[in-house]
Amino acid sequence: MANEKKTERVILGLLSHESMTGYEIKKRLDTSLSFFWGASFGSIYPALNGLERDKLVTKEETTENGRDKIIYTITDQGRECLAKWLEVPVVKDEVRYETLLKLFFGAGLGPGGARQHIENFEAKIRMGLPLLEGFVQELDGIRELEKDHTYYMITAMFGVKTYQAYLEWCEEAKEILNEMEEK
Amino acid sequence: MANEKKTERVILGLLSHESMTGYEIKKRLDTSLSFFWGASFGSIYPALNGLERDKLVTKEETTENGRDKIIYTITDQGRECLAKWLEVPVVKDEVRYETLLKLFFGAGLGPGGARQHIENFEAKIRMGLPLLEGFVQELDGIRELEKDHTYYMITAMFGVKTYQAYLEWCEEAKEILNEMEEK
DNA sequence: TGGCTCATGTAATCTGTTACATGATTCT
DNA sequence: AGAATCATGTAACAGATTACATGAGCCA
Repeated sequence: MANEKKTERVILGLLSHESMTGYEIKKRLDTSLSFFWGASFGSIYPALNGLERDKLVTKEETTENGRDKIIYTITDQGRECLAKWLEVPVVKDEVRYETLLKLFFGAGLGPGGARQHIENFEAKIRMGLPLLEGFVQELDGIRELEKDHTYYMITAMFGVKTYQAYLEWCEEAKEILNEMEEK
Repeated sequence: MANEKKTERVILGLLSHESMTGYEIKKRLDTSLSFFWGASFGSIYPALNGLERDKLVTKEETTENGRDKIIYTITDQGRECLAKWLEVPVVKDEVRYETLLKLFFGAGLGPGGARQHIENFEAKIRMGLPLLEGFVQELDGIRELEKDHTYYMITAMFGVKTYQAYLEWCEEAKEILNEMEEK
């Protein structure tokens, strides 16, 4: 039951789009997927070994521009395995907003401290939003070409929607804290 | 650096509001905090022991209605420790939306399968939203009485905002999938 | 009587991060 | 020359879940 191996699934999913090295997988996770998933090198490389052991991917060692690379490619068995997993209904999406936690206990901080956490959060979201908006625009333009793009776009849209909601909440929350201080 | 012990912090925070048993802490996490944090019994009870060992909480064994309970109370040292942690800026909020993951690889599912994941997600959100709206209303009514309530309300507002955004996204996403199928 | 909720806890296991180690290439 | 990036990997450790174990009271 505890045999989900989600990192392996994500990697398998990414490799179903195109063959990649572990390093490239990490980059992908840190950019396109960063707003809803993440993984460290310390989990990616062992996961790739596990996938190869189970014959879900194959590895090919090459050298490009004098750099050693290991390019992983999904196998038919890997595609089957991925397809099966994709069909399994999601049990739960996990979120852990430390910011909300600190705000929930905000009485221990006072309005000033609480506002700092909100502004800190807001700054990160403001940074990420243009990127997500860029993805959506870009993908919307090319989605006639490949159906994959439509699915990427839908997820990016999720990011935009939620980030916008976050920002609206930041304004409202700060407003409430201001009113609180004035009294 | 890896010494964050977040579960202990959450518990400490909850106990800063009022003394509780481990079981009650779990219930609190499963209701008021469930949309941004979670923890299992298997992490709560050991965390309580750790907090007691470090003298951040005290335990009191009692019997209520013939039921044995262990009520935990935060100490002054515990409050100090919590206050220090509250001031530390949040590094990152973590999210792991398995739903988005499966949608991202949605080409392997087709529009029908993708729609199922969205509807599954939507159903959960629709269930949770009225609860959150209830919290906000309730807290808004009593927030003059205790300043704590304002902070709870702000977090509940976050839940409402994001859940509403989720639902809007669900509609848009389904619309796009419909268009895709018609072609 | 049987099933649910209350109540606490442990052990096995899994999964992941952090920090370290190594070394080449590319940019400034 | 030095810093940053490309590229792969491991070991120690942290943190958490799941499943199990136990037992009492409450409700139908």
